[in-house]
Amino acid sequence: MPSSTHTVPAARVLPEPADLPAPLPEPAPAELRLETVLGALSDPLRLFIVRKLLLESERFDHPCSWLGIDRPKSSLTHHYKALREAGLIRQRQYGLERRSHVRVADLNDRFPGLLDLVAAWEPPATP
Amino acid sequence: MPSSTHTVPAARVLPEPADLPAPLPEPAPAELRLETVLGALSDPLRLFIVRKLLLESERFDHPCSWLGIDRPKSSLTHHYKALREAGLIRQRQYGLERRSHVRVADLNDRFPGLLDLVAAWEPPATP
DNA sequence: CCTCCAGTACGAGTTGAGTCGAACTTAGCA
DNA sequence: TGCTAAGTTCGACTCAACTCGTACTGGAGG
Repeated sequence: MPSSTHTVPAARVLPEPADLPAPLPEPAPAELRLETVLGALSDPLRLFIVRKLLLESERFDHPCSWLGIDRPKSSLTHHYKALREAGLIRQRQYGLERRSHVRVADLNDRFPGLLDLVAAWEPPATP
Repeated sequence: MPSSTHTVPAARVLPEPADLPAPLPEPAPAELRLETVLGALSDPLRLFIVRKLLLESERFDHPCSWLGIDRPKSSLTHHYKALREAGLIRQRQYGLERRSHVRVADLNDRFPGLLDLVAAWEPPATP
């Protein structure tokens, strides 16, 4: 069992103040499809996004601009939407900002070990 | 290892000695890229191929026709080549047949847990 | 030699995804 | 009221990938 030692923090989810904005439309945990999730992660930029959200910010939602990716906003919107529709991230609207975090609990439950692979990934260069 | 408790018909044992045909060109273990591997597995047909090779025949090579997939030969060649170039399978030429098996050791070493996800996958329908 | 067969190679058609500019929407704030 | 900024939406372009028919190669067996 290679993925028995999880380096990814399990559901260290934030103490939700319960007045959070509702998440944007996303697939339910039972609807997550492995081939869709893998396809979403096959893009290096999206893999970078998920890994950064996973490693550096499990506790907080972060706006799209937080990642510091030098791409047009419309490109980032495209990738965030792809990640959300694949079920990898959850997005909430905070005023003008749309903050995202990885659905760690759902993904660990449905695809155990997957996030460990993402966390262990080494980006080839600066995307 | 998902198929460690797997009984295999002894009649289909291949000549194991060191006079195996050389594998077709494939990436070295250190060259395996997670995003490439995930992209190769994001196609349902390829995911089906890898899973079937993994679950039903990890010890033996199998010709392309063994899977019983109802697709044109040129399509199958396309997907087998994609899997080989991504580093997921190894292919050897036996006379007219080209037999394939999953690179279990390499993949478990480089991406531990990945093949468990493949083995646990449930295909949506008949591809 | 010739035929058969597994699989490849090549090319065309089609689709889908990534990239991005430009215009738009909306919240916060002066 | 109007400005600013975060992010979306739309459309267009490019390019890669999937599909598949057809022609081809190369070994096995007559």
